[in-house]
Amino acid sequence: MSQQVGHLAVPLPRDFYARSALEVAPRLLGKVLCHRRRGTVTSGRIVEVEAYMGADDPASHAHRGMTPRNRAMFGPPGHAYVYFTYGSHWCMNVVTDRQGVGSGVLLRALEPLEGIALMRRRRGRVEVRELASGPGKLAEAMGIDRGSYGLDLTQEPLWIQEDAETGAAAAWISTPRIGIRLAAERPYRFLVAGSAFVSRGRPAFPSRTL
DNA sequence: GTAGGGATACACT
DNA sequence: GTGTATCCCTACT
Repeated sequence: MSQQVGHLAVPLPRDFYARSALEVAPRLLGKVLCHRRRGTVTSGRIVEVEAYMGADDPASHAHRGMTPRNRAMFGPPGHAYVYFTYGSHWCMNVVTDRQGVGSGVLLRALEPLEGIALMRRRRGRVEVRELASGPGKLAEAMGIDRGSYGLDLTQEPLWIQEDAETGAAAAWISTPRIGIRLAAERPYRFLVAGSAFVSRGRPAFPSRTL
């Protein structure tokens, strides 16, 4: 509860994001997403992500080229692409690769670390495990919405940093992406093996998932 | 399993 | 301009 992890902002450098979404995605696992709003920091360990490629990925918003909505995806790496969907939910992506490619990584689930009381206020009275166990829940718990569109993740108020505690890279597994029809067979979803905080309820283990 | 919600993109006048 | 199919979801039954 009294952790100080997110208060000392040491954001990952832009280089981290300036490569393929398939390289960035697994490397985001175990990193910590932080958001400071009105002086209060909420943060959580990233435990589930999905890679979305550019023009050659039919499931990506970037597939049919740049539009007013997906503009940020085609901008420089290390920025936030936030979109609204299903009439009620915000989802956050991290822009990857070179400017103009239009690829990114969807943040799908966090293990809450700091600001859990605030996350609860935003989400309603739910189990910690369910505060951010899905892309819409994650955005709601972290206070991410249209105001976060295009923010530079290498600085406050929204950034990603190393986990001061675990440090080491997390063991991960990959599975097909969720909630898409096209290119559904591609194993572009990455999870921290055995994490209880991923979406779809159950912890996933390599033996049962692959 | 499915209701709900609203923005978006694209086909058409 | 209008019509409508779709959507990287969640919460509920």
